[in-house]
Amino acid sequence: MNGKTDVKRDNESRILAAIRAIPRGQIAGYGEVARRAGLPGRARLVARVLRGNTDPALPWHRVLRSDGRIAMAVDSPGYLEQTQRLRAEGLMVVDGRVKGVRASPSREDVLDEQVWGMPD
DNA sequence: CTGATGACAGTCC
DNA sequence: AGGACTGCCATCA
Repeated sequence: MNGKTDVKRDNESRILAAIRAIPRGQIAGYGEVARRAGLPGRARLVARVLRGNTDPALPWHRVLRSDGRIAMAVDSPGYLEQTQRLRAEGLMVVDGRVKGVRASPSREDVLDEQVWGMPD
């Protein structure tokens, strides 16, 4: 029977779980979430799940791009909402970019600390 | 089946 | 700092 469907649902579950595991006031990159979900390199899967997500309790706003910028289009409705939600959690958001997160791939140390606090 | 798309990421220049 | 290119893979036309 369809083992594929089960796998897909399982992947989604893990991704959702990883997102829910992001502490309030903290953020994570798509790749980071994917890795935490046991799906390294599947950042796009995370994006796919978020796009199809219906759970209002899901802290989707804590998921940003690897460069610390909001993933959605600037003219998109979700862009503004994500900005406001992040600010509501005490984060500084300037021009669609969260202050305190690496803006360039030259220093990856910051993100790890900002996100989960510490590796496994 | 092929090709394009996408709430992405990493590397190279 | 920013653009071009590649990798990944589910979904759609």
